[in-house]
Parts: sequence; structure tokens; C-alpha cells
Amino acid sequence: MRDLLCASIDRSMTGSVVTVCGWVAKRREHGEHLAFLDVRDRSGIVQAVVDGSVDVRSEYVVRITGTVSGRPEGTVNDRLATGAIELSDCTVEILAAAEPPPFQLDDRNDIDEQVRLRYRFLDIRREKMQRNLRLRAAVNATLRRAMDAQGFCEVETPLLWAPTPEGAREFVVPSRLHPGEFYVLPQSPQIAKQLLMVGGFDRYYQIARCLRDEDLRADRQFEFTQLDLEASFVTQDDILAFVAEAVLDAAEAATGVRPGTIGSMTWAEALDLYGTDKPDLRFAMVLQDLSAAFANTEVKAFSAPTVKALRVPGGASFSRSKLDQLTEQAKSLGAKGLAWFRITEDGIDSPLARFLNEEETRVIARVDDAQVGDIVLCVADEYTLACKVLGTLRGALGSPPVSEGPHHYVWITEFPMFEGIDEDGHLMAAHHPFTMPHPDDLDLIETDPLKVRSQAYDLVLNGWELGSGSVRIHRADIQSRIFKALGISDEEADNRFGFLLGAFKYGAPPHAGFAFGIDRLVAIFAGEENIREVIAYPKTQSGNDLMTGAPKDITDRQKRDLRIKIAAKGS
RNA sequence: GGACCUGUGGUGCAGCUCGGAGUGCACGCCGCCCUGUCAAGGCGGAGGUCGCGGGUUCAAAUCCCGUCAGGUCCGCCA
Repeated sequence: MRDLLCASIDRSMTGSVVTVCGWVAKRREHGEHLAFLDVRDRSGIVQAVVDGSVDVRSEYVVRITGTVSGRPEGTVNDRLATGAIELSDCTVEILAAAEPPPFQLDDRNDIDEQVRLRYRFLDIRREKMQRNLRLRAAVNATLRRAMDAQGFCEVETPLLWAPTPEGAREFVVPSRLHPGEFYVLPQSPQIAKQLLMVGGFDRYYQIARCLRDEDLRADRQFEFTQLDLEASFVTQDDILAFVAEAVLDAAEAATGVRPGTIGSMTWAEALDLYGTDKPDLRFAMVLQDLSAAFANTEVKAFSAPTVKALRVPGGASFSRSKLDQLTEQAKSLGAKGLAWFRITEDGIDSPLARFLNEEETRVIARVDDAQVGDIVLCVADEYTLACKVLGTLRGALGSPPVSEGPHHYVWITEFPMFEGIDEDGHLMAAHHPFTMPHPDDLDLIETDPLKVRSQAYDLVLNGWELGSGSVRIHRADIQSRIFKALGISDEEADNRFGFLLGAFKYGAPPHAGFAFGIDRLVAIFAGEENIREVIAYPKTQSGNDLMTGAPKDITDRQKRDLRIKIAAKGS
């Protein structure tokens, strides 16, 4: 139907007759005998010179046959890849007429996302969406190649799985053949892939769709895509190397530059220095611990187990209302307040300045090599809270836009095994209950469980958590000690994970794995703040698909088959 | 479940504080003119439930209450 793509036409083809197909991106009218058409296909646009009587308008689908010609002198368009040539003596065949689209596809105006999503099929015709989705395809292809090259075998796992009421809320699928019983859509192929290890697929991967019925965010959709992998007879370091190879290959494919090796820090270091387990390393602003200097302070606001400080470069110019707003933010995160100290020519400017003794003043003024014009923010509280509050402020005040700055990858290792206590007084697993504790901490499971580190690790890029993984427990004795710590009885464990634990009795190899979000990775590669920009058909924050209208009612027949009745609201 | 922001011809915005005729800008659309444009240009034109409902008022896009939709965030996401 066509010979080549619009943007592939160049000077070397001058004189030849070619046929292209595409959409009319723009028509420029010059009277009865001359009009210019920009014809667009997936490659770009080429200009066709046609008679003014040719009746095609924006977004008509056309097939144009014309002679490749150099443009007359002085009419070359340097801003266009094909700006030196045009198609002349054109025959225009209208393959499909088109109504004017509900919004312009030329990026001249911003478009409300509501409108874009309602007409997503038009939105993805736009150059930016074409670029983003093709970037995503290139990343997928690279990831597959990298995993294949490392000896991994792609295995598909079921979308219809058994309910495992643990972790994220699952999407439920009613069974027609077994009315009253349900499948769930997997929040991840976690158990399936561990069973693959028992099954002897010692290097598994999959580009897997995962589904979680939790509230949506800029970086979270109901359904998202992960590069999921698992391997047997490997250490944590092996897994990190497999993943790094795939991610760095993808980065190279996406950006043209292969990043250096991925550094790492422990979870405890990340919390201490950055106040978060997903630090954005594109900028410095490291938290400082002033607890020692304020151990015996007279300043009431600072009489707390921990005093943490954050220097904000240039922050001395913050207005009082800006500081009030930061204080409110700190309070909403659980802090009792936020102390601030402007570093000025004349010393420290702060409501608290007159309460500080000489040594304390000196310490404040030296935080993170503070300079005149900076501001130092302090939170005094329990250690973890102080870190997290300042970590959040650090991100809010320091993080550049997604599209800016280098790509700074970092491994976060040695996550705690347990975090907090649930309503029933049981410890909660920080990762999941099959995570192997750190070998040095096995003795602490029963004595000091909150100190137990795990062999769980995250990959973080520019403040985004890309993914996480762990070495799994393959020994029944350790598993039962973890279940015990979590308050999961033998019966309960059997009920929830019986088929996994049962399978492990038949020879479970030591294994470990990882999964990372491709949506997030591609969004960062594309410089997008929102993963919807790299997903063809995303849902809104309230879980609606504005194009299809989903979710929707089903027919009475469908309900009858499934024996489903909708209860009245509030019942 | 909660907080905040947004909603005005097809699209993007201004108008809203301080109520006074649907007023304006850019793009698009339709018609006419135009033989070298490429953000083409010129002339003319059509196009509105100011998200929806209620209230205050002589009078509401504008003030108040409620509600819906979209967004950002908190909770949630083992």
C-alpha cells in the first residue's frame, strides 16, 4: 500500500516516485492552485504539494503518490527532518475522511487530561505519546534480551489465582462454574515464581502484569507491569548483578548512555542521611544528627531523644508564610514542630536563637557546611520520626523535576525484617513473610525482633522506588520461627500458604528474586512525572477508564450466571 | 475515609478578591481571498446550561452550602 515512511524520505531519493500513507497533520492553503499538506505517520511528517482543489482536511487518512523533489531555494525548513524535500505532482487518495478532532494534536495548546483520556485513541496519535510508548517498547525488548542473555527463561503465570489475604487488596473475579467462589488477580506472581524454583526453572523472568486494588497515585495504577525474576542457587549479590545488567541495558537503550555501576547503602544509612528508604541522590542536602550537642540543652523544644537538622541552601529567603507552611507540613507528618535558623551575616536569625548557648549556636551554624543565605531546619523527636519528617521536607524542597538531572540509581539493602506491631500485637513483615533474615541476626528473631535485618533490597532511582526483592526462606525451621514471630499459627500458615510450604517439602533450592516497575522506569526515562504518560490506556485516580466507561454494570444474565446480587448501598 | 487545587464556546486561558447585559485573548472550525507556506497570511462568520443542584441578592461565572468530575497528596500500597 505504501513504499516507505514519511520521515524516511531524503534528498537521495530526488526524482523517484513514492507512495506514503498517513494522516493529514496540517493543511496550508495558498489559493486555487496551491496547498501544502503535512502528512504524518509514525515516523514523522513530510510535505506534499497539491492543487488547491484537493479536498482533504486535518486528520483525513490519505495515500499520496508523488515525486520526491528538492524544495525551491529559500523554502527549506531546517526545523523539519524532511525539510529539504517535498512530494510534488501528487495523487491524493482519501482512505478515510475525518471529523475535526475534539482537540488539536499538534501540542500547540495543553489539553485537559480528562479530554485526553476520553479520546485516548487520538491522544496516542500525538508525537509525545508515540515517543513514550515506543520508548517503553524499546525498554521491554532490551529487558527481555538482557534476561535471555543471562540465561533466564520466560515463563507465564496465571492471572486467575487463589486468594491470599495478605498484603495489598486483591481484585476479585467471581467463578461461573463455582458460584460463590472466587479467583483473584495476582498482586504479583510471588508465589508462582517461588514454585518455579521448586520446579527446577532456576532462572525465571517475566514481564508481568500485577494488579492491586489500592488507591491510585501519580506513580500507581491498579494494574502495572514489572520485570519479575527469580533465581536458584544464588546470593543476594548475584540478584543485584542480574537486575543491574538489565536495568543498565535498558537505560542505555533509552538514553544512549550507560550509567556506571549502581552504588548501594543500607536501609539504616538511607534513613539516617536522607530520612527515607528511597533517597533522591541527585542533590546533596544530607541530614545531620545534632543529638549529642543538644543532649543537655536548656531549649525545651529540643529536649528529645534525637535532634536532626537539614540545611536548605538559599533558604534564608523563605518568607514567614513559607516557613509556617513547612511547619504545618512537619506537624502533619507527626512532628511536634519545626525549628528554623536563618544563617545571616549577623549570625543566626530565629525565634529560638536567644535560647541557644554558645556551643549550640556554633553547631547550628555549621550544619552541613551552612553558608550565609541558607536556612537550617531542625526536628527534635524520636529518631525515626525526626529522620522521616526532615526526609520529606528534603524531598519537597530539593527534588528537581523528573525530567532534570542525572539518573542516580542506588541499592538500599538490609531492610528491617519487621516493622511495627499490628492491632493484635503481632509483628508485621516489612517485606513479606518468606524473606530470609540476615544470617548475623537469626538469634534476634525471638529476643529482639525489631533489630533483625532481612536480606531484602530495593532499587531506587531519583527518589522513586523502582522495585524490591529478597532472598527467600527455603528452610522450614527458619520459616516456622518467622511465622511464629508474626503470630501466624501452623494452621493459619497451612491455610494461607499450604501449597507453597507443602511444595518446599519436596526439595526447595535456596532462591532469591526481584521485581521492578517498568512503568516507573520508563516514566523517568521519558522525563514524565506521571506513569499515565507511559501507559496506553490508564485509569483516572478514581479508577475510571474515561474511554470505555469502565467500571460498568453487567447484564442480568451475567449476574445470574455468577449468582451475584448487588446489596443496597450502606447495607 | 481525609486535605488541597481545578471546572468559562471544540481546545487552552483571562474574567471571580471588590456581584451589575456571556465580556476578552490565543488556537481550532466554517466561508471567501491568496502560487512557496511550514505557529502561513488577510477578510468575514458560526459556536456558551460559566460542571450540576440549592441558597443569599433587585441582580450571581463571581458570594455561601451541597454535589459530580479531573488532578496532587495523606491514609492505603505484605
